[in-house]
This record gives sequence, C-alpha cells and structure tokens, in this order.
Amino acid sequence: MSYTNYSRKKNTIALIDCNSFYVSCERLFNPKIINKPVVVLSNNDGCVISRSTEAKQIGIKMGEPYFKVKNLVKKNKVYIFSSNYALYGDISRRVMKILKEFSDKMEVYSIDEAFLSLSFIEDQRLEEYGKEIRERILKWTSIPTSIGIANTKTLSKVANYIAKKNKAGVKVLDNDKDTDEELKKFHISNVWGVGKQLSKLYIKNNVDTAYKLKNISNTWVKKSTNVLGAKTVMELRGISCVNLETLETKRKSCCVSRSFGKKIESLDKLKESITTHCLSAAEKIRGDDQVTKSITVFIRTSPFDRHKEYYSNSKTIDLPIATNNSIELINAATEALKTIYKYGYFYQKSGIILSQLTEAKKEEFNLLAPLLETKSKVLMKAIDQTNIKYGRNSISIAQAGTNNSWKMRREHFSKIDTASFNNLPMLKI
DNA sequence: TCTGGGGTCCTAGGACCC
DNA sequence: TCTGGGGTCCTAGGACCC
Repeated sequence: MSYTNYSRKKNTIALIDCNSFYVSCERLFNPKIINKPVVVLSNNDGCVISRSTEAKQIGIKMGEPYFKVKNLVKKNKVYIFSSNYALYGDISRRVMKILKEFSDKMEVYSIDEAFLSLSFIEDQRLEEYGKEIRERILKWTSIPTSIGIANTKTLSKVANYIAKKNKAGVKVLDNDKDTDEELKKFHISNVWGVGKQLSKLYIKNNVDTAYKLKNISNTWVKKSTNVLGAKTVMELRGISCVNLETLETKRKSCCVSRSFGKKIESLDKLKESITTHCLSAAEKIRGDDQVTKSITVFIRTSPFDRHKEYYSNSKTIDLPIATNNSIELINAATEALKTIYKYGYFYQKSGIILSQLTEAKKEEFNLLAPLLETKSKVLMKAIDQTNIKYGRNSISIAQAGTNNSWKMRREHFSKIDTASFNNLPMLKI
C-alpha cells in the first residue's frame, strides 16, 4: 500500500538551521578563526557542544568531554571557546528578526532554528525563495544557514539534514519519488523524534532507514511505541501531525542548575549555590510575569566517579501561595536542601526547578498581608532594574556568598561584551 | 584532575474514591 | 486458603529535543 497519494491541503514548511551556530557566532568577532578548526565548550568547559566543519573532520565528536579530546585539540591547533550565551542570544534574535520578514507564520524552535510556513509560495519557486532567505541571513549577519523545505516538520528536518551536506545549502523535498529515494538513504537514528531507545527498538525489528519506518504498519507502531512514534510515521508519509506553533508561549517550568568548578562537601557551600540559582530563576520568571507554586531542589555527586558511592536526591516543596519572590523561594529551597543533604559526600552539581508556573495576577489582593506583599514586590522590581542597569548580580543577597570557590570554569571565554554589541564590526557594508 | 543546561511530553503506577 | 473492580488524579521518571 502506498501512503503518498492522499490528496491534501498544501502545507509547506521550511526549517532554517544555523550552521555550527556557536562557532559561527565566535567567528563574527574573530576573523582569524575562519576556515580553522574551532569548538565551543559547554558550561564549566565540560563538553564539546559546537564544532566547525574542520573540527568535525578531525574527528571531534558532539558532546564529547573536553579532556578526552585535549590531545586531538593540541595536535591540530584547534581553537577553543567557553560558551558565551549572552552573545549567542543576541545574534539569534537578529537572525530571527530577519527570518520573520519572509513569512508571517514562524516558530522559533531553538536558539539556532526556526520553522517558517511557506505555503503561500508556488512549488517551483521554493528553492529560489530558500536561497534568498539564506543569502539575506548571510549578508546581514554573516551567519551561514541550511534550509530544508517539505510538507511536514519531520520531512523538513530530513531535507535540512541533506541541505547541510550540499553546497547550495537548500534542499526541497516536494515530490514523492525523490523523497522516497532520500528516505531510503536516511538512517533511522537521524529521524527527528527517534532517539537512542527507539533506534534500538526499530533496528531490532529490521527498520533501519526512514523509508522502512514510513512504510511500517500502523498497528505495529502504536503497539510498540507511543503516540509520538505514530506521529513521526505519519509525518514521514507527508501527513502533517505536528503543528507550527506560531504563538510565543510562556514556559511551564524553569530550571537553573550548575556543575561546580570544584566539588564541594559542606552544606553552607551548597546553600550558597542553591541561593544563587533561586535568585536567577526568580528573576527569570518575574521577567515573564509568572509565579510558581512549587520548587524542587536537587543535589548529586558525580555519576562518573566509579571509586565513590553515588548519591543523588531531590525534594519538592509546594508553596502555600504562588510566588516569584526571591526571598520566599530561597527560604523554601533552603528548607528542602536540609532534608536531602548528607554529610560525607563530594557534590558535583546542584539545581532548582520551579514548576506549575502561572501568570502573575497584577492586582491580586492578599487580605492577610497587603502591605508586606506590596513592599516585597517593590523590592524585587528594584533589584531587577538595578541588575539590568548595572549588570548581573549588582544586587544580590548575602547568602549567595561572594567568594564562590565552586563557580564554574570558563578558561577560554571570548569576553565579547554584548553591551557594546552595536559597536562591533558585524555588518559588512 | 577534567563528562552541560534547559526544556516538553508521555506513561506507568500509586493513591484514593465509590 | 486465596485478595473486587473500575474510575480519576497525580507524580516520578523516562525519552526526546536542541
């Protein structure tokens, strides 16, 4: 049975993906690393999270711990950068703003990816339109992109993957025969929505290409996986099941966590880190006018250390009244921390999660403590504004500590000041 | 010595109820 | 010898994404 002959409303989706995004951002301000192997490291200089083409060719893998590739780095004179998310965020906003000009239906999918609806473009113009998008992004921001265009999000992901390998940087999958040819060459593990576990299951059942997945029986997928698995199969058949989310939605939870630059043992130091996490999480949700109803604190030792016993625990506290007040969150988090802290372990990471986020009602009257409520709101606002004006952590609270020996490593930071971003020579005129 | 961080969605299973 | 059954709601943990 063929699944490709359904008559359906035309639905065209482009996926625009910035190539080696973090590396490309660093290159904007550092022309000497163009055409050189470059990698960007995760927080704490832990893992490789972005690689230039040259770095990929050397054999540096995505997600690999930095210490494991140090030799390769040295031998090949690879340029190393600690991540600079403020910078990447700024560049991302610029790219998205330009993309928006090409379609009024856009979904910003991640810091370096967006889906655009191109249903209003005739099929024969799609490739040309894709090239226009690509050229304008390149010209106005110097960021190279790859563009995949197809009838569903999953197929546009496939097209994008192919576009990355071809020189034009644009791939349109709009006819069934070509699409099938490409799907036959497409390994199952590269399909969007098929991770490690599903790959294993599919391969065990002799489904090792996207084409085989597309032609699998509906009953089998539903029985063996879940609704997401079934959706992926439909999408490969060109039947759209994953909608374009054009409305910006607010987050439903907010997590702040960090590994420590140096392992820590004491409750006091953990308290400092948790306090710092609460301050930034509270600031984030206040920025979105949200409040939280529950806070989770978690701590753990290193899962990689085979010589020491692993300890990991978390505690969730439900708050009596939804809040975004830093002090209240810190108090709750501190209580939670005390219940899970165990002496004698060397902790590697701590974090907090604010969940059940909802819209803060602007004029909510708390009859029990109206005055207190207002005062603390004013205080939080003052803190946020000062920190925006004078830089992060201009105002903090004492419990966050000032001499944080546990702070993360950032030995290869490019120190590009995004505050003076507009002065930097990024526009090529 | 050194292994990221921040999200979403789904499901199994427990708690609870009648 | 021998546990009711069926429904809802909630949560922890898993899988996936970038």
